[in-house]
Amino acid sequence: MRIGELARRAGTTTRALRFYESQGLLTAPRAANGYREYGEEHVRLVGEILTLQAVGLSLDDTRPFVGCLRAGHETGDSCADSIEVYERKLAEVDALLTQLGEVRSGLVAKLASALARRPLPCVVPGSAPPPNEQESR
Amino acid sequence: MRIGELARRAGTTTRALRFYESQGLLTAPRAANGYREYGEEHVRLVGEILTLQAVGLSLDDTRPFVGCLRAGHETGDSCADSIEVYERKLAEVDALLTQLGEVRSGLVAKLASALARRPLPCVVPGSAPPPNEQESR
DNA sequence: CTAAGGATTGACGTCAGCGTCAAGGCAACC
DNA sequence: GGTTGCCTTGACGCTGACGTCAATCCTTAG
Repeated sequence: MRIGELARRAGTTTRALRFYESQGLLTAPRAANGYREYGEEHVRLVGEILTLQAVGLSLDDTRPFVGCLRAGHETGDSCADSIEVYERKLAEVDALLTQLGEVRSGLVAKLASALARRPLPCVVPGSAPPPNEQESR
Repeated sequence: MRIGELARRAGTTTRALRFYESQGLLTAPRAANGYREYGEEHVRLVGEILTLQAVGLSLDDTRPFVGCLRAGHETGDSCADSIEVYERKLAEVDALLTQLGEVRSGLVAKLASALARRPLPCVVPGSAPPPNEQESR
C-alpha cells in the first residue's frame, strides 16, 4: 500500500509519516516510480508510535520500541530499553503531577486572598496588546 | 535605575525585560541618551509578572494584572479581569491534572503488561537517529 | 587615549511535531 | 487529451518566551 492508505488506516497524515521517516522511525522500499511501498507491519508500527504518543511519550522516546519491533518482537515493549522508557516517563509524569499540584495550590491561595481582600473587585477598561513595535511574531 | 539593575533586582534578564516591553507589559521613559529609566514600581511590576508565571500563567495572562497595577491598585489581582484569569487558569490546571492522571494510568498499565509478558526482557543494540536526510533540526 | 562595562536595535535560533504551500511527476478514467 | 487524484521533494510557518549574536553607542575610570 502507499502512503495515503497507510495514513488513513493508521489514523494519521501523510505529512506525519514522512516526518517519521525523516526521523528514522519508518523506512519503506520504493516502487519503480518512486512511491513508498508499505505492508501490514507498517500499519502496526505506526499504530504503536501513535499509541505511545498518546500515553505521553515523545517521538524520540518511541525509538526503542520501533527498534524492538524491527528486531522481530511481537510487541514494541518486549525489550529492556522500552521498559526503561516506561519507567523514566512514569517518573517524569509523577514529577509533573507534583509540580502541577503545587501550581494549583499557589493559584488557589492567590485566588482566595484576592477574594478575601475585595468581595467586589473593580473593573479596568482593558489592555490590548499594542501595534507590536517589531519583535514580530 | 537602568535595565541591567532592574533585571538583577527582579531576578531576570535584560532580554526578558525588553521582550516584556515589546509585548506592551512594561513601559519606561527614556533618558537623554536613550537608556530606559525605571523606578521602584517597576521592580514590583516585574516581580508580579514573574510570580504569576511561576504559578503557571502565560505572559498574555498577566496583562490584566499589569493593567490593574497601572490603574493604581496595590496588588495586580484587585481587578475583576485578574480574578477571572485565576479562575480560568485553575480550571485549565484541573483539566491538565485529570488528563495527566489518565496518561499515568495508561503508562502504568502498559508497564505492567509488559513486565507480565517478559520477566526478563531482551536487549537490542540501539537505534541512533540516522544522518538526518534533510528535514534538518 | 583607551579599555571596560553597560546600553541600544535588529535579527535569527531554540524546542516538537507536524501543517501548509508550491511545483511538478505518475496513473487511471472519460 | 484533459481532468482528477495521489505521489514526490523542498521550504517556510506555527507556538512561547526568550537566548544569542552582531554592530554600534554612551559613560566612566585609569
